[in-house]
Amino acid sequence: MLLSKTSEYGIRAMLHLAGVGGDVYLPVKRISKDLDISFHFLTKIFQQLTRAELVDSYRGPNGGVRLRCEARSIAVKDILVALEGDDLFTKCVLGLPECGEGHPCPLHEHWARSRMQIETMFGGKSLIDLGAELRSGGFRLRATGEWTEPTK
Amino acid sequence: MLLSKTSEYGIRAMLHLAGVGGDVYLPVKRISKDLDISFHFLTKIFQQLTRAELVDSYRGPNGGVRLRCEARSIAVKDILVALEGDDLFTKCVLGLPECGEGHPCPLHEHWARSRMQIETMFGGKSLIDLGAELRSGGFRLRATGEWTEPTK
DNA sequence: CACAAAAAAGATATAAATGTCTTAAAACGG
DNA sequence: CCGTTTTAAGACATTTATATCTTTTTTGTG
Repeated sequence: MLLSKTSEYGIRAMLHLAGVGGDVYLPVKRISKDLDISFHFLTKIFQQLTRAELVDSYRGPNGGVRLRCEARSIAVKDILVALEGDDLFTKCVLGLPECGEGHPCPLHEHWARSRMQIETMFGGKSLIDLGAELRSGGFRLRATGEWTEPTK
Repeated sequence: MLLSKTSEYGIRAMLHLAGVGGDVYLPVKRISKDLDISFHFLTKIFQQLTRAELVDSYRGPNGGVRLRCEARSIAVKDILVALEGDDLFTKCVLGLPECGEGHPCPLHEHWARSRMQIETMFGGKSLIDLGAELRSGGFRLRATGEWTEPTK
């Protein structure tokens, strides 16, 4: 599989936040229900995203998480890097430590191109853009069942 | 990480076989030493590749594994599919089960392009071609240390 | 202040990937 | 037939990823 569950969940949750928009704090509980993701697991993921300063969190009633102002223009790539590091965008596809121009693996050149394309694809659109597309409809962030508009 | 250790090792080992070329059986022990990969783990991987009919195996003295004649023109993609299935080339990048034209995730369209590019990159070159490039020098399949030409 | 809501943090459980070890079966060479 | 080489197969150990549960801390409200 390309991405870990952590990344899949993290990206879906962040896109969900971007889709909801606004400055309101959304409880993780709510997000976990909206997207059908394990609440406790999602909590851990948001703790990472909070430490990475991609989201603000607030405790207590009316608390929750929201996209950090300074991070509204981030891309999916930034979520990935926060959750898993940048291995996908830097490392040799065959796992060879010093793979590079000097000692390339047989796939080095080919993979370099693919990698760049992947980086562009994950880095090309901002969460704002993706959130807007999400609101415009036709897109989906959960497995099955109909969409329930968050109440707050 | 993009690929599992199983895939990394499997691809490296298969490229090694392609680089050696010929009809000779190469013992897994030898390959594991050449590439610095755990012997027992590599054995398991070759058992999968044998069952997938990508390699022939032969027991006893002068035994080992070799590329199957019919599979000389396969690509790295075929190794990947044999070892991990085709999820990487078919599944939604966010893990959504019914992601498609009808109910696309926000990344569906973008990922479809990347995925195709990745498929082309893993499917573009045959093991024969890659083996020839390997023999022509300048390429590397192990982490460090100098290359030791297999004696048989 | 007491209570409830919510994130943070820690502990634990389960499953999957990775790695190692042992035994069995096949093939060959004396 | 016996010993060696090798793959095949199975058992086991370790680590990492995934998932769940409990406790603590913060915050708002009555």
